[in-house]
Amino acid sequence: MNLKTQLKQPDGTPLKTVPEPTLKRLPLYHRFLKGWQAGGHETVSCTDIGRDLELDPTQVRKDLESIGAAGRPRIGYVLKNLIEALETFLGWNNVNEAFLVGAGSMGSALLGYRKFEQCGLKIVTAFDLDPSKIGTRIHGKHVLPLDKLPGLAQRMHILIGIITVPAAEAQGVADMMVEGGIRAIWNFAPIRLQKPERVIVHNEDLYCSLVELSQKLSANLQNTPPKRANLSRTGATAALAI
Amino acid sequence: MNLKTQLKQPDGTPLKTVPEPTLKRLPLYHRFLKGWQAGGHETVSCTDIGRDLELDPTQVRKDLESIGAAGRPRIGYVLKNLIEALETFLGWNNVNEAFLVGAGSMGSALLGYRKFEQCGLKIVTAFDLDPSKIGTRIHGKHVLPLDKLPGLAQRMHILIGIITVPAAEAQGVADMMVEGGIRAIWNFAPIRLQKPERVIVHNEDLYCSLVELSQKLSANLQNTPPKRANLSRTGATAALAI
DNA sequence: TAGATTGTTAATCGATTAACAATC
DNA sequence: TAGATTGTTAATCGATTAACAATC
Repeated sequence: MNLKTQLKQPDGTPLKTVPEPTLKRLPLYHRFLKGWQAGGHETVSCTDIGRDLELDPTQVRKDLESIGAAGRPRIGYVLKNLIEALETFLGWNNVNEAFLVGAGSMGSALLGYRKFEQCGLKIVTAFDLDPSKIGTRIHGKHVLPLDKLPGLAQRMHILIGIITVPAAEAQGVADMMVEGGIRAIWNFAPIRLQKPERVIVHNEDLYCSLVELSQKLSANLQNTPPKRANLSRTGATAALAI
Repeated sequence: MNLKTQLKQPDGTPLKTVPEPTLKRLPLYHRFLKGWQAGGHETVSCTDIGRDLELDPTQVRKDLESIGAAGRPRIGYVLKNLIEALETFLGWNNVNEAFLVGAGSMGSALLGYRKFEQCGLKIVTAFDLDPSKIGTRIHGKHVLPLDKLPGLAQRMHILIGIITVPAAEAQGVADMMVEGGIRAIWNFAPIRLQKPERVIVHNEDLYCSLVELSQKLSANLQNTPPKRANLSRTGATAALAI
């Protein structure tokens, strides 16, 4: 009933507190809805969403309710409004500027992700220690010497830092980010960073992710073993012959 | 009591079914333990682990119990054994070979992650469509034309495929992987892949991850606003002056 | 012995799922 | 009207946390 008002703080700012599992599903909803929209639809039901994403429709409904979206029985949700509600909730309307440190392959990859800007993240500059990289541009972004970071971050009020350096250097970089007033670190280095309480770290740990993959694979192989019979015998000696 | 036997299947194969949250913590334990070992310790307690990782010691104990590790009251766990138990459970002793498709920046980054091999993943070959890339080597790995993938995957019994191509091309690549008998796909493209049931997909979706980061940041900013007073005024005009 | 830590069971907490009335 | 879908409350499920005996 007065749920929508509960979602606002006294000053009208949306109070963004959804359960973490819900939060992780919201971008998936957004992506599906964009495709659904491209398909010419004007409304969408939780059943539609759940069918595609293999989720319980009730769960979808709860998630949508939690961001304050309202639908109509029998009809569903107005697609345009729902997409907008999602984008508003996710903060994709106002863009945060970010600094990236580590202009290697991973750094370059992230600098090239154009759609980050549609998701509220604009990487404005890269930093590195390697003199051969400093002064160049990657995907149009300048590569500056690392020691400029703290000063520039302060002056430009940068809140987000992205770390794509090797593990050994990550802590030093994090310290410089903290010094520059950065409040959130997206850490691609496989290491736990020390940091003051006011700074949050979001680890993108591919090694942990790999563990999940491997585990899913073994579980899957146990359930449905490979059609080995013919293959594993006839092809055995070819295994190393690239 | 007979917990350890419950962890085995009739044929002695370990039955790897731990809760997903537990699974995600295991690699963190491993990393901490390696550091703890480097510090000269020979045993470790759940208290030690929990202190460092900011986890409830009871939770750590349950997690370790779930992989069949046993400790001794007052002493803790023998570090060497515990690390080995983790590595065994995570399957890091036997390596899976993988094919990677998409020799761009992200692909190059992954090809350069040497430690994957210590985590049971060996990327043996890369594939691409770009003639200028085909025939080259990246981090020592050959880049082959994409159309060779299905045949080679079959002959080499490759089970894991990694997709680092743009979203538009990802489905086509996935289809070729499936054709080659690949059973697990690590998908870095921001798109949901269609696939037969016997194949598992593990999505590495940086856009979803970015949402988590942004949300943590806003929550954090609401709790502890920036020390703006002096900075945001004196430095305001410098914001765009790189 | 005293105290820290394991092993294990019970209580709590939170998310998912089920149920069902309201409504278009 | 009938039937699909929303909105909402209750039941279930599973993970985390608390409690405590066993033990070194």
